[in-house]
Amino acid sequence: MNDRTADENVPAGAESRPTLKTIAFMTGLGVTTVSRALKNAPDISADTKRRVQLVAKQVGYRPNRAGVRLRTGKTNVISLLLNTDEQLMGFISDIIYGVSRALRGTPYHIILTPYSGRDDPMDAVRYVVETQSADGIIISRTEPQDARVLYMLEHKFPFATHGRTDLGNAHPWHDFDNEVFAQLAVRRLARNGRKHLALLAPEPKLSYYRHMTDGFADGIAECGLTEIPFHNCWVDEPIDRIRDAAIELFKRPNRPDGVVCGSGASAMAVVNALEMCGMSLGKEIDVVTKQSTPLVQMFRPGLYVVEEDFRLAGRELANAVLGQIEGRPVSDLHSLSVPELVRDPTFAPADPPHKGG
Amino acid sequence: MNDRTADENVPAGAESRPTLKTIAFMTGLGVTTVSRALKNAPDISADTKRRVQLVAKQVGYRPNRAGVRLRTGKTNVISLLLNTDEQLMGFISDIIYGVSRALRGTPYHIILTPYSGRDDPMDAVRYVVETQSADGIIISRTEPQDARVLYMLEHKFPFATHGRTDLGNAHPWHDFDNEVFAQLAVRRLARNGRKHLALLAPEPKLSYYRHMTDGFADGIAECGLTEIPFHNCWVDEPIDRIRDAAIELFKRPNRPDGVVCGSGASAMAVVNALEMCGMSLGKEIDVVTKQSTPLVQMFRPGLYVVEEDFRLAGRELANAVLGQIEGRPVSDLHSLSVPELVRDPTFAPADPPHKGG
DNA sequence: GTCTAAATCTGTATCGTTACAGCTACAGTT
DNA sequence: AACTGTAGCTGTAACGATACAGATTTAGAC
Repeated sequence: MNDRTADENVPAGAESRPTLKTIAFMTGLGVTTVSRALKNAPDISADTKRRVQLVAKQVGYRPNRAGVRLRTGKTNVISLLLNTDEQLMGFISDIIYGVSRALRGTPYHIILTPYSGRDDPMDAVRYVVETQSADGIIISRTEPQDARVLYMLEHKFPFATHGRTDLGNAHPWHDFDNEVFAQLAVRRLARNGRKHLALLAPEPKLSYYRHMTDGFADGIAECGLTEIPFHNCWVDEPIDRIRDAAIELFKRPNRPDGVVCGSGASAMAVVNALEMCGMSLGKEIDVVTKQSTPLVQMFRPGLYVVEEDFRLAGRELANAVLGQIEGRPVSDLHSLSVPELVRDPTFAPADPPHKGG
Repeated sequence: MNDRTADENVPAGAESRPTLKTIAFMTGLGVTTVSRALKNAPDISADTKRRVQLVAKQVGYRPNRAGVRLRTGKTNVISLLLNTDEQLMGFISDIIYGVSRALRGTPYHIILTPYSGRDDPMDAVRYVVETQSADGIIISRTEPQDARVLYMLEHKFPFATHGRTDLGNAHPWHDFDNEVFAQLAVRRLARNGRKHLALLAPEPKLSYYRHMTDGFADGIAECGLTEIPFHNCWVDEPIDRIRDAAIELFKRPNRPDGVVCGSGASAMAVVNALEMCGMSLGKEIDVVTKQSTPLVQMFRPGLYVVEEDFRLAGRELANAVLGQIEGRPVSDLHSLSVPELVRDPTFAPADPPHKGG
């Protein structure tokens, strides 16, 4: 299938994809010169560069990725590590789009490296690092002492995390400020006169569990409220599981009159549950949640929502890894999204601006 | 960063990744022999093969993808073409998971090739085909006379489509039977005594527009109902746009008493709209929709839903491309998902089994 | 006129793999 | 003894790109 007939080093007909050799032949220059001219090397005359670049453009030259990769080790690939077990993965597509948006116009491709929760998540990272199948990695579901992060730091492999770690700014990251989110949420409920609040938090091993519970606790203390524990259930669990757990919660004698939900989908399950228990939103209870699509707000007019923009997260993460690959200082490669409470467009009365607590 | 110090051809310390050369050195064989032994070539003795394979396993040998790709042209990559403009892309992540599931255990990687609706979708296909950046392509949003399909057929490039084309079985595809879906939906509404039905269909240029409208029309005729036109709006549009269009619809004097929605998210918008118009689900009107997560059913207990499994679609699509790459006959590479009406778990009375019309 | 330096260009080796065309050794045939 | 066949192994040359160490030309210095 390979190995042509008898062309020695003279590209004959307009056959397959042009290579450096093609351009070298057309311009009468050496392959090396062409290579260097195309990357604007200083030891090539401006004239030659123009000529080579013109011809390259004309014939539609594109460097062969395998060739570059073999010779230089540069893959021009960013790997997105995905846990394929998560139930409510809608937002992953938004991250993907954000990443691809940031990578548009660069030579980078996005490759997906999925892992199942049954596997060790480390395997996926190790695979990419060991086989050098990418120049950088983006991970999510970050943990405070994330083994993947330690591994990549140790191997000096470029990466960015969605969510922070206990290592602070030692590596690039993007995060949504879940502490502020939870605090805003509690304040909103307090303003509605709610006293007994429950929090549907993420899985405790994840970094943002701490952020969210801290913000929640602060809000509770600040407003003089009490917390109703809701600790047998997390936002990433299957939707029916959450609903069932919420039904349990609402059947307890000390049921909450306000709930803060860490994700849009889980909020839907919670609302579903409370209605099945004969309560109704805005009456016996209020719910505040995050949303990443307007769907959540449409679910029930009485829901209070805070927008979390995952496309933005994707863009930030991509730029962060690229930044590290390019060797920019790590201190430039962090970003934190600050949440804002969105007024319910159809139901809730407008809040007076800038009045907290 | 490359070009080691002075090892000639003797791999010295336990440095970087083992290559064929490493194994050749360790076994005392030639590089060619090692290569052939690892792929079970017939001209290598069984003894040698065992020995080589053992050593390869011991040192954790993995072929260098760039080397293979450069020499053979085989990329071991499947490219997933994505339109990044779509609004409700939740299901894309399910397709991705399905694909990655099917590719687990194979040497294939998934690479994403996004395109914006503003670009020509052909550009993305052409890019992959011309630069040979993948061994196969999966596309969605298939059209009856899809230019991408014609192009890939012409270039004999392996691919599979999510949705069918007018070319019938000339290429691998997977599809959900939207005709049956619409027909089931209409029958369900007819059984509830609904007479005036509207259909929220996909964008007319897409293949499944025809399927869905045909099924709908058949159902209407079969049950002796009338169609209320709802043609200024499609399922892929922004969620608020759909809601506004639905509000228009419900304000018309001849408003429908039943709606069939081509997607879960659009159904939420429609229900939102009808409630804003003072109607209520199950009373003045019934709605049937597809759902790909249990969320939709949770949205309103009165909704009738049909499950569409996008993970399955992903698996089928991946297997279809792989099949074509392996040269299996195209006739084996088609699959159609048959929809089933799911009874509402909480609200709707159980239907007597096997009673259509 | 010789020498040096700078500016420009080029050949060779190499990354890891595989296709191809041998090569070697030994057994069997005549 | 000479020949053929075959099983089993191997060297060489690519694939396309780039690092590196020259090569060539020209201008300028003395």
